[in-house]
Amino acid sequence: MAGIKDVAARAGVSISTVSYVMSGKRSIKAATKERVMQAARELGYTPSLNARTLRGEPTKVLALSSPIHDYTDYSNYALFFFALATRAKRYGYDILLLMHEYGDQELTRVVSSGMVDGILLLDVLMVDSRAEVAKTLDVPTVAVGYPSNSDGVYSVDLDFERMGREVIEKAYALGHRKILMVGSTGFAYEDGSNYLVRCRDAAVKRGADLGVSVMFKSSTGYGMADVKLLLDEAFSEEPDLSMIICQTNSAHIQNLQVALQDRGLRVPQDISLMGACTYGTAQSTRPVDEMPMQPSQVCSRAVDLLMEVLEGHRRDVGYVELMSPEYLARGTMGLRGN
Amino acid sequence: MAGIKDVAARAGVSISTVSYVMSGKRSIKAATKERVMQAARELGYTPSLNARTLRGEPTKVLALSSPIHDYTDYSNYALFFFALATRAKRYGYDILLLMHEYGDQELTRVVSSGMVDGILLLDVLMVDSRAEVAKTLDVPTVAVGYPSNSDGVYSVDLDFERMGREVIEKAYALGHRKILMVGSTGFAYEDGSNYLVRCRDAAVKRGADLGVSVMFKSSTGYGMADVKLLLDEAFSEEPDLSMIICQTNSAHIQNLQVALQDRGLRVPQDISLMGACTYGTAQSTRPVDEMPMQPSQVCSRAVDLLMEVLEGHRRDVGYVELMSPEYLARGTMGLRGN
DNA sequence: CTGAAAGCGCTTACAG
DNA sequence: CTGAAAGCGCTTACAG
Repeated sequence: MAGIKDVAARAGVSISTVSYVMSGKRSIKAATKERVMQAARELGYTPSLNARTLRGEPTKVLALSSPIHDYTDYSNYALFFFALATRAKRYGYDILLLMHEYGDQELTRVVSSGMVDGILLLDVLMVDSRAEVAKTLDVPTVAVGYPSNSDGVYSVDLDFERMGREVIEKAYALGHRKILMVGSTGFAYEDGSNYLVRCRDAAVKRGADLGVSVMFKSSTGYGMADVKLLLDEAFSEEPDLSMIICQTNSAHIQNLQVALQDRGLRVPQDISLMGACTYGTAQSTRPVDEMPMQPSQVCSRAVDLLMEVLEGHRRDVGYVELMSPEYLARGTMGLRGN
Repeated sequence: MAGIKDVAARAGVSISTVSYVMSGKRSIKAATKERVMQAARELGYTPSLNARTLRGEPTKVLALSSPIHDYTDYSNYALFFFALATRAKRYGYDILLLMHEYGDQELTRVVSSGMVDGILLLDVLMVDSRAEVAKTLDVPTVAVGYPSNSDGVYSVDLDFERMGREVIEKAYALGHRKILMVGSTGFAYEDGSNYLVRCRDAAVKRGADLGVSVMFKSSTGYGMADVKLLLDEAFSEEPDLSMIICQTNSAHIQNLQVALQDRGLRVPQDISLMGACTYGTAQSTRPVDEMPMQPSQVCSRAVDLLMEVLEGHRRDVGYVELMSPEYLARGTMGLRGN
């Protein structure tokens, strides 16, 4: 590893001259400059980031806190990672990946040891302890998600409460009055996974306002057996269901469609079907109407916001920005049959 | 951010004493030690990693080079990330995520600026330029994959050539003589994605040896329309196909099963079906026989190997370790019908 | 136009 | 049992 001394020796100048040539912060005689550049090139010299950081310069690294819960849908994680990493790179930032169950100490560790300039939070809970920890840290935090204890962080997310309301309004307009909402698996709701809970609760509340009954059932699994069992239970409790909303994924919805067919129910003539909080079903054999997560848009905005803060353009911690959800029609929502 | 000076002042000792208390490299009088610990706790002191690194200590960070190609199957990336991050953490290492199209400069940059102690390569090509770059860098590289220019790196992977051979041997034993192999989408094969190519080529070669015809077709997409078109072409070229091998994913295989059913073909009575290089279809409506990638096992071993190198226990760059693939039976492989 | 030197926050050989 | 000081590789105010 060539250091600044090596370059200086080779070019026959002082180390400060090398430094100034590299940074361009001082005008250097063309000839000298050229000698230095040449030496640096020959030695493959890159200034040590650690030495720079020690002097107080930014590390140009962002911590990405990605909790892993039993209900985490790995298959979609990469979309967020990619969106975040790509956007961050545009600003010259790298991503330090923290995959953990509960990330409080992890965050404290990487910040207090000076490894990162800022923090991105993924998979936020309704009450997220990381948002508390963030208050004690001296780098800004942007949550990709909207915790209710949002006062110590910046938050960017889709407006999942609005999504919940709009799903029900759509259903109502089509004449549906008895709706089944199929939730994700595991302890997502008990833990308080923020978007699932917000969307569900807003849907249930809007249903109550409009006189639409919304029966919620979380999934025990996405396999065929789980799906059938859930449908058996739901229809025995409420035989007049005319619509199903899924907060699940492509594979589950696929299975659900087969299970409905097995029951002799046609979509959308006999029963309407849509996804909410899904990650896209367009690739599926039978895509469904959906209001998807929009990782790319949300993540880009999250990084942009963090940059605004890091560049000193804003200091309004607690700021929350909610983006509008989108409705994608695929023909699986219809008027209530009879 | 409290520094070592603050702690020293608060405890009324010199900074070297604080350092020795933190590291435990010198015996300190119990009372002094306690005062220092107390002060450190009160100030929330964590030694600066940058200062340490500057003195030549390891950064405890590993670079993870994750190329993004047009054919990259995002949905499975997270599995590798998670397996790698989890294993690395066990050794106290964090992961610096590099998501890029071609990562040569990225690797040079993070290494020469002193950000990482080692490198992990994902999604390796048959001839991977990153393996060339690795030779010029002074930290070790472990490829999760097996490039043919493996002399500058350590390689860990499933034995995909063996997988290709075993798939054909299995088919042969069941009487199949005309086989369709459905490949991944995009430029995966042109680019030379190492495992896809190795598995396919070994299968074709073994087929030639045994007198089994293996027709290979890469996918134009995983949607229903693509699948049907591919089947139309394949059957018109070879009406006697009795088996299909898929180097694709769950969603594609799902669609394929529907398409076969539409053609009036039963699995496995009329046609046998299996996946190779897949990421698991157990969750699917109709799981298939498969020889899957095994991210968790391969990634764990890759990290272990990198640690062996970093700890100085081995210095045999170019070492290649291939793990045995596994066969998972789900009842979609049968004797050739007639 | 360029250089000598202080200092960032640590660790560790040297001294007592 | 503990402290003063050198040095890791940089940047930048100070000097010429």
